[in-house]
Amino acid sequence: MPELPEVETVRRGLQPVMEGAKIVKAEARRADLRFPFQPDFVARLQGQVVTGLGRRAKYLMADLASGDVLLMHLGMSGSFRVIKPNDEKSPGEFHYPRGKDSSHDHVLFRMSSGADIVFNDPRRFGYMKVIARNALEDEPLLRGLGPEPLGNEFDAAMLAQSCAGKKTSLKAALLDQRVVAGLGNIYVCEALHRSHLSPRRIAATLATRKEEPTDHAKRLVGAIHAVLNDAIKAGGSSLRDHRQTTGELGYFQHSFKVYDREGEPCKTPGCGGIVKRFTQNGRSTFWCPKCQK
DNA sequence: CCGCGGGCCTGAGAGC
DNA sequence: TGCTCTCAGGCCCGCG
Repeated sequence: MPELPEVETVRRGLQPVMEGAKIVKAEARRADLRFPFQPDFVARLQGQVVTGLGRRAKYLMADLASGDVLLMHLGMSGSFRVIKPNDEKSPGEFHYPRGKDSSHDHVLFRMSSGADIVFNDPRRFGYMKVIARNALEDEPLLRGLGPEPLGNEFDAAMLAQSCAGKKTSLKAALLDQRVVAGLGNIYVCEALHRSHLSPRRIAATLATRKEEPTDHAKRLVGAIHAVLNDAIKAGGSSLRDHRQTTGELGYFQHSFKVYDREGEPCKTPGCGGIVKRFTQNGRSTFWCPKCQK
């Protein structure tokens, strides 16, 4: 599922039941997700109070009173479900109401707030890892991540600078988490469309010879801000796996202008073009050749 | 160093 | 109905 808006939606759903609550019981129901769980994974979580729940790029980060941080990534198909205190369950074991794909419920947390939190991930590209907060900057998973696209330091000058000298396509550059951290295939397609820039454009063309931000870079940054904020407001995009923590679908997929709309009319007012699809770096790109140059 | 393609997994949908 | 094939929101790794 998860690009930045989906992960942020999940964070906002988990925050009320995690922050300030203790992880009374934790359970990993298999030996691995994308990677094997650490041998002390459960031990470092149980009994810990979650002092804060943050997000960095597509990672959720739960701060623990012990000084550890629980890093969580949803991969392609991960989702969290919150089961409220009054739902059916017993104190000792996880007897929560099972969904039909409960065989993919891999990690369970029982919180002192009374809620159970269930992590489900059919494809198991997701992962969790506990690390010491004072070792965050050495963490390989986080090292090299570029700026937060909704953060203050991400602006046209910085984007143009990061793209300077890049011979790859603008599409590939925006998917590179070292350039900007949190975009994925959907929101890159949508941001390029909103800024009327072709996904085939060479990334370096965003930078001028003077290395100053061009109008193109400004347009692109504005489009990235807008599409991410709109998608967060909509609870993310649900194509197949993404759910809000309540189980509700996100609904930003209804606002896609190009993604998954091959052969349909471009939604840019007055454009009249047809959305096309082609493959770049092994992934589908959706765009309108008429209004994206 | 850079850019690209393969691979990791399972499930949904299309086509036969 | 059921089989086979393709494709999917991410990211790491190895190759040239």
